[in-house]
Amino acid sequence: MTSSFSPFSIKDILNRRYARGKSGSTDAEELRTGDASCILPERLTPHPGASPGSLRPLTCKEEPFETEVKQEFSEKTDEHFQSQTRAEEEGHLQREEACCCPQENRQQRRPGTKKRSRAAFSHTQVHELERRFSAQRYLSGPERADLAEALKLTETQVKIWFQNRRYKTKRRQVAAEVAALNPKTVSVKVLVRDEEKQHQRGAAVHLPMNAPLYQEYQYYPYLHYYYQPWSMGSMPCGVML
DNA sequence: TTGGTCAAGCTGTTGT
DNA sequence: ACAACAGCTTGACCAA
Repeated sequence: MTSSFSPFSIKDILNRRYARGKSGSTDAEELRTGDASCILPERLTPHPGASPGSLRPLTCKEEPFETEVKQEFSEKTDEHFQSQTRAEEEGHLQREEACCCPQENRQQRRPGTKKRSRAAFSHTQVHELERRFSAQRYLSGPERADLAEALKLTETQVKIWFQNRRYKTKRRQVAAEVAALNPKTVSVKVLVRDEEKQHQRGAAVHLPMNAPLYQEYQYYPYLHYYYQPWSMGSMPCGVML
């Protein structure tokens, strides 16, 4: 059967993934076996000298999707890495508890206010998550379990990370498109002044928000359905008037 | 102090 | 009923 793989279909993405997983090893397996040279295997080894000070990983630079991982990790130094890998050394276990307890020692919490935990994933964990995300934006259950085990995270953490990552990608893409579409000046005067002609020359009517933002947003194929009445023919804004 | 980032929480929707 | 999702918010943390 000829494969009609579509990046728009979650099912296709997962099927494609599984097809590969059956014939070869999964990323998680590669991680465990150390067979994945492409994922910086040297960094999978816990660093004995890692400082227990900071749990927070390096901030991910929010680059366009295709390049961000490469750029981020090619620019990081071993020095950075050493200070960021404590979680690996400690197996990144009990994240929920561990991530907040050290802070409790530094900061007194108001009685009655429950401190919310916020795990900070290690450099390697984020790297592998990003790498996996670049390959596939949705994980199946087994894939998620595999990845979680390999990264010493919970499945929930992996699931939430992918959710947040998809949403972050979407936000940035939408923002970028809005920025590209949004004119510097917005003319609305002609819409409210009856005594003037509605279509004066030079009185441009901009409707930036009904622009087909979904167009290049490959993760939400159903947006086409929702936006259909306004998006026929991928019209630029204003054309519908 | 403030604003950005991010993991996690919350709510509603969808599919099985 | 349950799980996974999107969308959005919250709270912790950090840097400027």
